[in-house]
Amino acid sequence: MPELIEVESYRQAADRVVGRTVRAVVAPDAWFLKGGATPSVVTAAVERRTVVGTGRRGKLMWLDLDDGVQLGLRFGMTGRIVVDGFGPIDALEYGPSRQDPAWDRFGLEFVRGGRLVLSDPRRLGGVELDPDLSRLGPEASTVTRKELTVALGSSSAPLKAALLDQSRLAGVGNLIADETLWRAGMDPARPAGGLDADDVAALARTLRSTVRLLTRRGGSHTGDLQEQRHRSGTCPRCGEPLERRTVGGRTTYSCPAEQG
DNA sequence: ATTGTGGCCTGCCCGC
DNA sequence: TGCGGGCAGGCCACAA
Repeated sequence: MPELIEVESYRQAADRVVGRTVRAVVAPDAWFLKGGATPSVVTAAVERRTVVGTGRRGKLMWLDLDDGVQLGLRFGMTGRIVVDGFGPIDALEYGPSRQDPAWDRFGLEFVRGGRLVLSDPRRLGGVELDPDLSRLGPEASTVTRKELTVALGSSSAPLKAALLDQSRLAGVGNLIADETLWRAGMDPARPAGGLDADDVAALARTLRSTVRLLTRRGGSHTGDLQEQRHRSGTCPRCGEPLERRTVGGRTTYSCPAEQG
């Protein structure tokens, strides 16, 4: 699913449309528009505007328009971006591998040709004008020890739940969370606020290095733990059967021997 | 305020 | 072969 790694590749793909002027907004699915927006409102705000830049924080990306409006794009679990017919990612983990125009939930057509399309079979993503960036925590791929200390605070919530909370830390989804905690040797269910300073520093380092590694390998689904994410999976390091449970409301795999 | 839960959405896979 | 239930998880509303 699109975690920050995939969304960053979407943002880079969207860089192709910087400098282009929007000829038409295609919004066939009003439900996909969030924050009270309607097709006519989005059309009025975006048509005839020129894209002057792109940005991303966590799993949210946006297009900067020349009137200062930001067009926010969210991808949920199965959302993909296609620019001029090409998508940086062909098939998402847990998503269908085929294409279907019926899944095009939103699009921009440009004056001199070309288009940007958001395809999302399960409709868990969305489009929003001027998304509230202040609701997002610091970017996970570059998180510092100090930022993570603040993010975890003295919370009694499970450590994994804190990592998944986009207002604490932006960009981590279920797969990066499990892979990172496995690499750090930390129990996903331990209280987030229970880490000492050394633990927090180690976790911040592991977060950054895990995102870097998975980016190099090609996505959030390329972790070592991922191939054992099934009911009879074993720890890739020690061979112990993995534990499968729900933590933070999400299916969680961990090694009971190494992540105590 | 913080934490936990359920529901949204729908394609796909498994077992009957 | 067709069918139905369960599953996947990002995000949000809501409850305690």
